[in-house]
Order: sequence, then structure tokens, then C-alpha cells
Amino acid sequence: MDMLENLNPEQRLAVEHGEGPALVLAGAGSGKTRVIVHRIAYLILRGASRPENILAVTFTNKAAQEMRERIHRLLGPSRSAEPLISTFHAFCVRLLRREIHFLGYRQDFSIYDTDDQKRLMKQILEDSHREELSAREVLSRVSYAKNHNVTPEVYAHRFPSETAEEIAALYRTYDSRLRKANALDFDDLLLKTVELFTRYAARRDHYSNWFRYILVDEYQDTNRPQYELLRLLTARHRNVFVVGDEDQSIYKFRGADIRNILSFEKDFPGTRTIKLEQNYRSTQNILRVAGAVVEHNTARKGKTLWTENHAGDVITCHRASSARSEACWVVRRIQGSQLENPDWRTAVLYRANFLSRNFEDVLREEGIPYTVVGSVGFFSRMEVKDMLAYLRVIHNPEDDVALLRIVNTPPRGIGSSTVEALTRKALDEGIPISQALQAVACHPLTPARASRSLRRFHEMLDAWMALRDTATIAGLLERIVRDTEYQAMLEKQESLEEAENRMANIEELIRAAAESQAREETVFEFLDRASLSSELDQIDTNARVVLMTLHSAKGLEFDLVFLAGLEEGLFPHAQSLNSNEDLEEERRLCYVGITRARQKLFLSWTPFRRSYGADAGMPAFPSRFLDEMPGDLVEGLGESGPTYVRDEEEDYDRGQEDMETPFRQSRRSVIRRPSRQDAAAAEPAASRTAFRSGMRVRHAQFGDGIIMNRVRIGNDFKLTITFSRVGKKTLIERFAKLQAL
DNA sequence: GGACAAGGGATTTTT
DNA sequence: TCCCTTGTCC
Ligand SMILES: Nc1ncnc2c1ncn2[C@@H]1O[C@H](COP(=O)(O)OP(=O)(O)OP(=O)(O)O)[C@@H](O)[C@H]1O
Repeated sequence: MDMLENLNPEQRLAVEHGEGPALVLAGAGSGKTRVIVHRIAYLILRGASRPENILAVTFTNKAAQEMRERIHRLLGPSRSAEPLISTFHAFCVRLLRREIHFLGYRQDFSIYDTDDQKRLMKQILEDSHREELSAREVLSRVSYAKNHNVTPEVYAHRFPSETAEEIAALYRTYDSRLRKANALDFDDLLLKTVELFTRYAARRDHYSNWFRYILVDEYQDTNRPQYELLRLLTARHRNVFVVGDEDQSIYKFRGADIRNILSFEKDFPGTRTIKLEQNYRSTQNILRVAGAVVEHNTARKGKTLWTENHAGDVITCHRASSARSEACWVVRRIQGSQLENPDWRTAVLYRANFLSRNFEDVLREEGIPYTVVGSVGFFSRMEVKDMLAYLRVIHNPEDDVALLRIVNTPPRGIGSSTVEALTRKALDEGIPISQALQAVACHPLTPARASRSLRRFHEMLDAWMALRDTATIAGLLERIVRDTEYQAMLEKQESLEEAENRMANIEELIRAAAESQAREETVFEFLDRASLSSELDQIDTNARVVLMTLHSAKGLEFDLVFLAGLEEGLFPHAQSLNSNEDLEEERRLCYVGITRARQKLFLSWTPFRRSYGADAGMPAFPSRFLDEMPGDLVEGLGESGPTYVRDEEEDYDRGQEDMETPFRQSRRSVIRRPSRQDAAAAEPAASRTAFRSGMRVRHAQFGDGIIMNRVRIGNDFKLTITFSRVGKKTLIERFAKLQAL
């Protein structure tokens, strides 16, 4: 089978592994993901399994999508059935939509995302007059308890503390409110599936018999329920094949348990363990630096990693005089690199999202196209969430959180005191808020105006619900926008510009709904995708320059990588300094960052980063991870130690840093004055076929038209197009699938 | 009930 | 610095 020719002997061993548990334990860039892809193709081509009996689990939806495409490429087109490739969460949702009635929920359950959870917990804190606690804190404790099979009843006993009783009470309320709302949070998606399989062996056997081969990527970041799920699903056939790297476990804060991978061989006796030691991604220098850093950790098995790639450049570390100056330094190097290697893909990686600011500013000023992961994703925009909340209420009227979100959005005379009356009534009677509308409207103490508003809202809701099974989702959404005068609200609240952007997003959502139905998906499949889609799933993989957190970068690779903000207190983060366990996780994060780089790696830091815009008292020290790197492979480490004299604002046109770099001549020719056109010209590379205003284009649905205007909004471009057939429309370029004429 | 201003708190990482 | 919550006034 020639497919095996592109694999080294160890990889091939893994791909050809027969039945029974297997663990591929290997360092970064050694081809773990590649092994999964090839193994799936191999199982299918060799006839070991039909495609649909294979389940592969990835960490993100994006990774799932990519894996699907890679398998297609190996297998060639036109297969009738497909393997199921999905995240754990998406897999569970799919399954629960069919099976959850066993657990007493209705199949039209809602999914509460982090924002919904917070709203619910805030509400609970208010109701129980515990407003001194932060919803976020309580939720993280509750989540931890849930994921460790600790019920509210035993919580105080298991985790004794001053607030334990309180937390336990809140936990109990939270759970019962979720259940009453016919809603599941992200944790529940996994936990309810585990519960289903535990309580109903027949259901477990059904799925276990169906999915004969189960493969898991990034196993080092699985949590306990995911582990249990895996055990339940593979108890019979034991065909569980996982790949991972204990040095890349970076999601402890989300419940990931590194012990899953460390004790896999014990958990699944008879495991065949395969190590991959050749790295295909990075230069020798990059690999050695990465290895030197992670070697300072103790909670690891240790591994060798070598490469046939060339030594590559020495890594450069730069100490900047301010965060702004750091960004200028990085951008100047990006400009140089883009002249030298126009097709290189670049990533700027940092510890926390707020650090993207300066890089965005400078990139925009220089007119360099870029995308940011972590800016507000499409489905988390306010206007989109509003619309989704309407849909959720219509399909699951018990969804109190969604109802409270929209009950007075747009403002319709149902103010805070009326809302309070509604929640009180619902709480007292143990009914959903949608059922309290009527009662509160009729209540003698409700003011006439409020009563009228409630009746009107109730009628609208009824009307929409009557349409829910006959109208299309798109039609229903259009109707909601119209009935609620949503656009008028936007125009009143914000600039016309902003209102237009938001309406364009709503129109996009409506089109997405139409496409979803054209694919014969149910409304729930549409809503589920919205709930589970993350920003990372929406990024343009072809973008030349990507800004993102180190966490988001896991699993990706870039020719050129910048690791910015390497300061004590920031990276490693201050919160991790007093626990060795947490510190080791930070170090793994650093290892992940370094090993994203194929060709070149640059490091940077500044003693003088401002926090909250103000001067941050003491200058910062360079990150300890810099000290852990071998001095002969990294230049500029000597610039260590904070200088207490601040440089003058260092202009990027005359910085005195190494002019000896190959980027030298390129620089002068590239630096220009920032201008408006430049900013507008900054566009995702995928669309570099450059749509411009004045251009004639064709749209699948609207026909031919002329682009009147094109503006950047976040990672997207908003196009105003006049179509000859349907007139003026505002579209988002990324989704519009336009064809230039 | 809603518009607007002032003030305080926020930044760790996300399916 | 900025955003969101809270308080004040119509
Ligand atoms: N046998 C091989 N021959 C050529 N290239 C390979 C081979 N194996 C892997 N690669 C390449 O090495 C790079 C890393 O592979 P892959 O992403 O599968 O590694 P990984 O172990 O999953 O990495 P990470 O742990 O960093 O996510 C990819 O560009 C891949 O194409």
C-alpha cells in the first residue's frame, strides 16, 4: 500500500497496529496527527473496518475538519460513508439529541455556554443574596466537583472549606435550575453521556458495537469524563488508539488531567506503546531550545527527539523598551520576512489575549494583512447571540437564560422590576419564566404599562412558536428581526456604521441558517454548531499572519514564530508561581509555543509593559524560561536584567537592533507612512484575489452586482454591494462566496 | 422604565 | 485603558 511509503518505520508500526489498545507517545512535530489520519485511511482501505464504524476524536472542530479533508485526500473522493470525526463535545451532543430522553430531558434541550452559565449563576447568587461571591469562581468550583463525581450532597464533606456549605447549596440550585430549563452546560454534555452509558448498558453496547475503532488525538488534554467515556465505549472491543505528548498538556485549568496519558498503559492493560522520535517540523536549533526548556520539568516520562532538518538560524531574543516597541520590532521582522519568503506563514504567540493589542495596532498601521484568534468570534457577537437566544426560547420555552436575555431586548417596556416579578413568580411556582408571563401580566399589582408590554411579548412569542415547525429557520429569523424592530434598536443605540455591521452579521446568520436547512439539518444541528463553534474554528488557515494565544496554537505549525511577552509574572503567569505543578504547565506551554516553529523563532520581552494603561510600578524581569535556554543557541539573552532607565520612545525607523539580519535592505523599502488605504488593504490572504470597491462580482443567490464599499471589521470585511436584481446588500466577504467577474 | 454619566474592577488560558 | 456595572435623573 503506497500510502505507507510516506511514513517512517515507527509511524508505520502505529498505523498498522491491529486490535487492542495502543498509545503513541511522542514529541512535537513527530507526526502523531499524521499517524491518526493514515491509520484511519489504512483501516478503511485494508477493509478492517467500514468507514462509519470508525470514530476519531480531535481537540477542536477545526482540527476535525482538517482531518476529514486529509483523509479524503488519501482515500480519494466519492465514498458513500464517512468515518465520524468530531470533538468529544460535538460527539456527545449528537448522541444526546437522540438518547437523552432516557435521562428525563427532552431532545430539544438547550446548551448553555460559558456566558449562559455565568448569567444563570449570577441570577442564583442574587436570588440567594450571596452577591459577594463571584459567579466565575463558584462556577469553576462547581465544574470541578461535577467532573469528579462529587454531588452537592457530599461536596462539603469532600472539599471542606469556609465556603463549602455555601458552594454546595449554590451547586445544588445550579443543577436543578439547569434541569428545569431543560439545559445542559458544556460539562453536562460529557457527563450525561457517561451517565447514559452507565445506567443503560444496552445503549452503551449499541454505540460500542457501532464504533469498532476509536482514535483520539491530543490525548494529554483529555479530562476525567472523557476518559470514562472512552472506557465505556471500548470496554468490549478495546480498540482504543490514542496519541499524545505529556509535554503538551496545557489545559489543566479546564479539567484536563495529565495522568490520563501518564497511566494509559495501566488503565488499558495490554497496551502497545509506540514512540516516535523523529521530528519533521523544526530546525535543529528550535528543537534543542524547546528540549532544553521542557527538561526542567519533572512530571514527565522524558523522550528523545531528533531531526534530519538543517541546524537553522540561531534564535534571536529581543528586549524592547515598551510593549509598543516590542510590537514594532516584531512587525519589522515580519515585513522583512514577507519580502524574503512571501509564502511563509507567521504566528505571533502570547500568553493572554489582551497582549494582541499592540501587534494589531502596528500591523494595521503598516497595512499588513493579519487575523486574530480570540477577537470576538461570529457566534459570540451580541447581535448573533440575541438572535440565537430567540430561536432557543422558541424551541425550548423553558430556557430561562435565553428568555431573560431577550425579554427586553430590544427594550419593550419590560424593565428590571417587571423582570424581577417574573423571576420571583417562576421561582415560587417552580415554573419556567415563559409560563410566568401570563400570570404576571394579569397580576393586579403589575402596572398597566408593564402588563401591556408583557401581553404583547407573549403574543409575539406564541406567534413565533406557532410557526416553528412550518417556517424555515431563516424565515423565522427574518420575522423576529421585523417583529422586534431590532434594527431600529441598533440604530438608536449606536453609530449608523456599527448598526450596519451588526445587521450584516444578522443577515449572515440568516443565510447560514438557510444553508444549514439546504443541507437538511435540523434547527438543533444549526444551534449546536453555533454553541460549539469556537473562534479557532473560524480562522482563515491561509492567513499569512496570525495572532493568537499559546493555547490556541496547540497542534498548529508556522514557518515563522514570534513568542512575545516573555516576562516573569506574565509568562510564567503570576498565578502559577506558587505551585510547582502550575509552573510546569506554564513551561509546557512554552514548549508548545517554541515547537510551533518550522524555520525561524524570535523571542521578545519588555521590562516596561503597562498594565491597564497605567505605568506598572516595578520593571519586569525576563521570563525564567529564557534563562533555561542554551546561551549558544539564543542571541540577545545578555540583554537580560531590567534597566531602570527608560529609553526614549524607540522609533521603529531607527532602532539600533541587529541590522546584520538578512532583513536589512528590505526594511527601508517597506516602511511607509500608515494610511487609511493601507488599513483597508489589510486583508486575509485567502481572498488576496482582492475584492475592491468598483469591482463586478457574482453571488450565488443574489446574482451580479457591483461592490460599492469594503471595510474591515475585526477579522472580516464588510462589503456593500448593489445587485442588479435585488438591490443593495451588505455581506461579509468571508461567507459571501463571491466570484469576481 | 430608560438614557446617560461616573466609578470601579479587570487579565490567564477555552471545548 | 477600557468596559461593564451602578446610580441618578427625567
Ligand atoms: N514521515 C514523514 N515524512 C514527512 N513529513 C512528515 C512525516 N511525519 C510527519 N511529517 C510532517 O511533520 C509535521 C508535523 O506532523 P504532525 O502535525 O502530525 O505532528 P504532531 O506530532 O501531531 O505534532 P504536535 O504534537 O506538535 O501537534 C507535519 O508538517 C507533517 O506533515
